[in-house]
Amino acid sequence: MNPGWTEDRVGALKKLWLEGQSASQIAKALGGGVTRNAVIGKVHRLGLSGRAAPSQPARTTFRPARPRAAAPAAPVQAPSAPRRIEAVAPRPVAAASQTPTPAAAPELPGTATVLTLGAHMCKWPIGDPSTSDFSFCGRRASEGVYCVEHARVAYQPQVRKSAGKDASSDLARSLRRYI
DNA sequence: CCCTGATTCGC
DNA sequence: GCGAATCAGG
Repeated sequence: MNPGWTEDRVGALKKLWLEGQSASQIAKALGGGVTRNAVIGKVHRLGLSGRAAPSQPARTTFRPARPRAAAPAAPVQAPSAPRRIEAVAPRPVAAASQTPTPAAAPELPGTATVLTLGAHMCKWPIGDPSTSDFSFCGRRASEGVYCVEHARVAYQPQVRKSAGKDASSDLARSLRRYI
């Protein structure tokens, strides 16, 4: 069947993992002889657990331990103490009063979230939409849904086609500024 | 319910 | 060392 973790397979595992493939995808790629759990287990044993952009930021809550199924012989006694360890969440105390008004449009870019983004606030995206720190510019929208600054970027009339030169560099550079 | 990675622990 | 079971979360 599967020859265990040969150097070949480990190499493929490393490569695919570092490429950003998910554990299940890697498991398939290795020929189905392994499960995604096996892949993950191996990944951890190899010491490469953290990747550039895991789909999930990983577990934040502390989990005590897992009793794992089936105590083979559980006699009648042992009432089992009601122990339950739990990390106490500090409870950040959300806002003294209710959320003020979204109308108070911040002038600092990137402070508006999807929840606080008002009708006339700049909807220029800040950051990676797949992460939790994603936000919007939020400044006063003047040109369409964007503020003046971002409107310039969003509504770039046309990239002048220059012969032979890299026409995208201008756009790329200007975009880079705002990402 | 699908998926993701993380962790524990019997083997 | 291995990986199933289980977990927490998107």
